[in-house]
Amino acid sequence: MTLNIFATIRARVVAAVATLHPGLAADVLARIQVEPPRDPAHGDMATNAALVCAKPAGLPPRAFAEALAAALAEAPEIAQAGTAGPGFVNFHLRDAVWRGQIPAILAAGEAYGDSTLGERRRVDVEYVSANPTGPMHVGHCRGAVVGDALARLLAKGGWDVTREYYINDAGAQVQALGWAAYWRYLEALGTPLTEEEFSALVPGGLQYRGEYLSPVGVALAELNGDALAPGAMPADPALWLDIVRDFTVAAMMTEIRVDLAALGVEHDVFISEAALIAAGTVTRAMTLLAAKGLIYQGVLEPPKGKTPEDWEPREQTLFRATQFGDDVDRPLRKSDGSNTYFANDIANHADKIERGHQELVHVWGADHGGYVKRMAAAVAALSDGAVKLDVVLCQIVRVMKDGEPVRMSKRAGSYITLRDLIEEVGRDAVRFTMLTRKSDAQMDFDLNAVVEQSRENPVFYVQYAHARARSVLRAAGEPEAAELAEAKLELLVEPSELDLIRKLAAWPRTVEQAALAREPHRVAFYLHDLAAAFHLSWNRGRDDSTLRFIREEEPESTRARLALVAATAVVIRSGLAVMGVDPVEEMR
RNA sequence: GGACCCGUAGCUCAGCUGGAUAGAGCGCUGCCCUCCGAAGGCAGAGGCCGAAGGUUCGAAUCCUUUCGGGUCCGCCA
Repeated sequence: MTLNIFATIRARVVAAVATLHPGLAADVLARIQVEPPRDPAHGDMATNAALVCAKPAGLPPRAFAEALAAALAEAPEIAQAGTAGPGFVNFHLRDAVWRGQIPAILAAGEAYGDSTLGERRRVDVEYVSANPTGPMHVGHCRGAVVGDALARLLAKGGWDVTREYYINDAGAQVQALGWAAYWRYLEALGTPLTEEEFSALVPGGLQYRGEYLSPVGVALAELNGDALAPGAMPADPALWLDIVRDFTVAAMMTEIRVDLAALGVEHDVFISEAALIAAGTVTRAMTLLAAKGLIYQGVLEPPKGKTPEDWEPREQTLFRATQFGDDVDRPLRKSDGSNTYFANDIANHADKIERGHQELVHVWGADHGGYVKRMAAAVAALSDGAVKLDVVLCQIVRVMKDGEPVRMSKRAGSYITLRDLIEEVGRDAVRFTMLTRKSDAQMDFDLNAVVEQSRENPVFYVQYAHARARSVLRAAGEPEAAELAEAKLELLVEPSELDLIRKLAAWPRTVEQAALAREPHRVAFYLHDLAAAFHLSWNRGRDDSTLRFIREEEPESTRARLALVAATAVVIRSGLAVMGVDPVEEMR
C-alpha cells in the first residue's frame, strides 16, 4: 500500500530499463535511483539509470539515456522526459498525477506516509536509560527526544518497534545511592550525627548529596519508623542496605517516569540490570561466548601515551572484541570477581536478541562514543553477525539564556532539571527544538529563542502553518471529507499550489529516508520546508486576491483549494506526530 | 599516543548515504501594508564546502595524510 510516488515511478523506470535491456543483473537494477533533482528546473524527478546501467549494457551513457527517455515518455504518469548532463534522464510528471496525491492524502489521514519499508522487522530502540540515581536533567533530554522520535519514525516506516529503557540498578552507583538515601532517612528520624560524621562511615564517602533524596528519607521513616536505624543511629548495612537501595531506586524511577511523561516520551519495556543478573541472563551470555571461544584470561597493554599512574599489568577475563573490529579486547570481570558493566550489558543485548529482535538501535550521549565498537562487537559475536547494532550518538546540549550559557553543575539546585526546562518553554518547543539539529552535532538550546514567535523559530513557523490551514478550514465552515473528495482538482494550476502538492507528495519518501538513516531531525527540516511552501501559497493571496484560498464568488476553485489546504494540515499533523509534537489549532 | 564525532555564506545550520550551476534562516541592500492575520511578503549581494592528495563517468559526500574544535581512553555506569 505504498503511497510513495517516487517508488511508483522508480518501478516504471526499472521496468523500462529491463524491457530495453533484458540481460541486466538484479544488483545493477537495484542501483537505479529516482529522486527529485537538486534544481527544480530540471524537472520533477531524475534518474541515474543510464549512468549505472550503461557500462553493463555495453552502451555509451548518453545513448542509453536517449532510449530510456523515449521509453519513459510513453508511461502514463510522465508528461515529458529528456536527457541531461552525462546521462541523467529528467522528467516531468503530469500535473494530474501530482494532484492525485491530494485525495490519497485526505483518504489516508495522518497515516499518510506510513511505509512498508521496515517489512515488520523487529527492532529494539533503547533510549534514555538514565541511571536511577536522581532526577533527569537537560543532558538526558536530547537523547530522550531523539530516541522517542526515532522509535515513532521507525514505526511509521514499517518496523515492529520495541521501546526500551535499561535500568542500571546493579553496581556501585546504586549502592552509593542507598547510603545517600539512608542519610536522609537518619535526618528524618532526627539523628544527632552531622553529615560529615555520617560520611566518614560510608565506603567511599557520601555521594548524591542533593536534597532531592530528602522526601525519600521521610517516606522511609514513615514506613519503617526507626526499625532500620534504631535510635536514629546507623545500623549494620546488612540490616538495611538492600531495602533502602531498592526503595530508593523505585522512587527515582517513579520520578523519572513522571519526567518522561511530561516530555511525552514513552517506553514499552523497562529492563532491570539486577533482574537480568538474577535471572541468570549474564551467566548464560558468558557461557555462550565462552562456547564460541571468545573469552580468555589475558593481560592488556597499557594505553599508549597516557599511562595512568597506578597502571600495573594484571591478568583478567577478556572478551575477544578485536575479532569483531574493536581496538582492544575488553574486560568482563573486575578484580573482586564481579562482572563489569560491559559484561552485564552484553547480557542485556543477549536478552534483546533472545526476545526476537532483528535490529538493535541505541541512543547514547557522545560521552559513550568510546563504547560503541565493543558493544557492536558483542552483538556481532552473540548473533553470529545476524543482528546489527546501530548507535545514534547525541552531542552535548548547551543551554543558553540571554546569550550566556546556563551553568550546569552536578551539585543540587544549581543544575537545570528536565522539569524546569519543560516548565520554562513548554513540551512541544523542547521536543521540536531538540530535533532541529543532526544528533551528532553540538547544539545550543537558546531559552529565549525557542519561545520567540517569529519566523526564525521553526517551532513557531511550522505550528503557525498548521494554525493558518486550520483557520482557513474553519472560516470555510469545516468542509466534510466527502465534499472535498468531489473537488475539481484540475483547477489547481498555480505554480505555488503545484509546488505545495509536490512537497506534500515528498512526505512518504522523507519518512523512508529518515528511517533508514535513523535521523529523525530530517522530519523537522521537511516540515519547515513544507510550512514555507504553504506560507508562500498563502502570501500569494496577499498580492493577488484571486489567489486566495477562499473566494466566495468561485465555489469550485475554493473547494479545490480547500482540499489542498486540508491535505497540508494532514501532512503537518502526520509529521508532528512523528516528532511527538501536538499540532495547534490557533496561535496565541 | 590512540579511538570516535564535527569543520559548508559574516552568524546558526541543511545537503535526500556518490550526481547536474552547493541550499535555508538570521544579518546586509532595495522595494511592498485600504489586503482570508505585515507576529509579514518579494527581489538582490554573499562560498576554493578547513587544507592536500587519491578512488571514477562524477566527490561537500568514499579512502589516505594533515590542520582546527569536541567526546573519550583497564576493575564508572
